[in-house]
Amino acid sequence: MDILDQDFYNQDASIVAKQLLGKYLIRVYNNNIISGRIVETEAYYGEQDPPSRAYKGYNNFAKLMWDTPGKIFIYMVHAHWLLNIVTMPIGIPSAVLIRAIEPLEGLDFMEVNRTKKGKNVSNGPGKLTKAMLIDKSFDGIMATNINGDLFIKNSYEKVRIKSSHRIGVRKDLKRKLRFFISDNIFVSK
DNA sequence: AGGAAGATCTACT
DNA sequence: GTAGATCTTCCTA
Repeated sequence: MDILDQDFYNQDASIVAKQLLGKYLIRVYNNNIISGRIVETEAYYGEQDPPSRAYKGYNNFAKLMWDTPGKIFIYMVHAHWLLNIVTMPIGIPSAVLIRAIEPLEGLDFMEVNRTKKGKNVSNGPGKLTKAMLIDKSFDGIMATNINGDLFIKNSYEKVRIKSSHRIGVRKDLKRKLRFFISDNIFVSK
């Protein structure tokens, strides 16, 4: 199983968001593998996209969104770290938010981190980061490094994709930019 | 110093 | 299922 490379992320954010569904998010922690299948994502753009961190133009907080595709971009909302992957060519701000995963390996570990069981382990953007011990220290590293502590592997699985408006945003665009695998219990809500 | 932020938890009906 | 409280950073004034 191969890794997703920089070219994969160097595409429109909504395309990457859709194609990330069914792929594997891998976290290495003290030589242990914690992994999950990505089941829900959202795409965020730049100046034209009100809920985006890049909406108000280039700023220190969101500068990674202008950076190299494939970089991990972490920020905090309401006391939760959210995991994003930068997309599109350098200079064009955009990113994909990973909103939910289905645990594959290391479920025990995740349950301990979350002090929850079942779908509540990882059915939300703040939940999966807590389950996998992902925090600001990963901000700015590449998700394409198979020797790193956090990366995304390819999969050739065909998944049934559904879309909806993004969750929790004040002003959404007309386009539907949330994507999820239909009938998966780890999709949030 | 204040407020906003793309969320989550708990405690109810 | 919904309502309201509350978790923590970073930006702007």
